[in-house]
Amino acid sequence: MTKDLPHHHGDLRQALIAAGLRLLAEGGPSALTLRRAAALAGVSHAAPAHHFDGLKGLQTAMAARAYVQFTDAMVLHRKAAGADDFARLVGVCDGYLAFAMDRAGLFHLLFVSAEVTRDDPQVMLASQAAYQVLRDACLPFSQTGAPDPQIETLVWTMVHGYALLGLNLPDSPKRSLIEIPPVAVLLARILHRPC
Amino acid sequence: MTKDLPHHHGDLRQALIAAGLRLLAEGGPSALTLRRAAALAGVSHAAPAHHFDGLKGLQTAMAARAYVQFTDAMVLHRKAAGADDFARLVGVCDGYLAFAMDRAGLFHLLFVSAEVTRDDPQVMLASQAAYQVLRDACLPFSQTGAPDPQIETLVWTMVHGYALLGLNLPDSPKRSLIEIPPVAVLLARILHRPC
DNA sequence: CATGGATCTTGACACTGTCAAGCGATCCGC
DNA sequence: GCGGATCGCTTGACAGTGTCAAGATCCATG
Repeated sequence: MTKDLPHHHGDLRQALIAAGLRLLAEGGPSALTLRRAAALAGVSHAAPAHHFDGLKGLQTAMAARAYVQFTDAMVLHRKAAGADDFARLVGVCDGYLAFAMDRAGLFHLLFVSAEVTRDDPQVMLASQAAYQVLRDACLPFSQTGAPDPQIETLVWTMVHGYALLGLNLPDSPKRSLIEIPPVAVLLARILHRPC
Repeated sequence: MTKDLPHHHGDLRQALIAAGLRLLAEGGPSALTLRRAAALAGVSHAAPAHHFDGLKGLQTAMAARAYVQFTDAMVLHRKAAGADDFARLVGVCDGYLAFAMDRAGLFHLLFVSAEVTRDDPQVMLASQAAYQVLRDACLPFSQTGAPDPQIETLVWTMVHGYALLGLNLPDSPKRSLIEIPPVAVLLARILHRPC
């Protein structure tokens, strides 16, 4: 009459994060629920409370993990872009936009959801690492050699707005309003480059 | 034994929208609830279903109304900015950012919330009117005299990203990462102006 | 072996959106 | 004038949700 499952799950915290990420990926933000995550991890509905501070805590932990995937996406696209400085920056931005499009649920978690404690130490660390990729890609375009806040902020806000307005989506409704230039063209203009 | 209130509310739809806007302004997105809006309008919890397609419908109607306030904010700041073309564009962007900061709940509704049907005819109309203010302010900077999609998209994405990253907030946590330039400086750079 | 703490379950509560059924008032055709 | 028909709203119910309290179970430590 012994249960198959031991009472201890072993690593329930990680299992819940994984379950949450899966729910988010498969069903969007509204599918992510504490009770569903618990069920998917094979545990009772109140178990998560012992590992996270409510749903907000779970999503915060998920965000910290998602940030490294976000960073990876930017690095990956940068590597595929070659050695030229401008091509590398375009690659980083492409990674930014590809992540926003392909993993919209995670992107929503990182930058949109109000259910994330953004001053969480883990989240701050992971987000700064992501931001550093973008900063590094901007550095070659500084006149002084030192990091240029203007360029960084301009590139950052532009690509972020681009993603959140959905301009990277192939079927963006904005296309009826305006011919949307690719992000590389906008970058060239920011950096005073001949296009 | 007659009730004070007539059975017909008169204009329940508008009353519910007003109640929703009030809830959103006072308690943030999580305070906006169909049942609470109904209670605030003095009707039963199921009454809204006869006027809106669920909570999503109410928020969509609220968004349509909020867009005109958004447009007003941009126009107001533009008027206060004087006659110079560049000052007018900065004014429009300041209005954009002021709205995002002062009425964060409405801004969230317009651009963030997944609970808004963005291809709703009313919403599309109102949003295009808002966008037109920004387009018009960009027009003087086109080389050709015709609207320039590059400039428009660049300004739009930049100011939008600026708002959503919270860089307009006086206590933005991003300030620990970077010295954040004011939006006017970024605009000057986009438009190839001497700052 | 006993004790205690960590881990998880069970059960309950208030709240949410949504649906079905019914009541009341207004309106339209006759 | 008047009898359905229809619209507006209420009542009641249901499945979900997050969260809390109390208890059961397992593991480590004395």
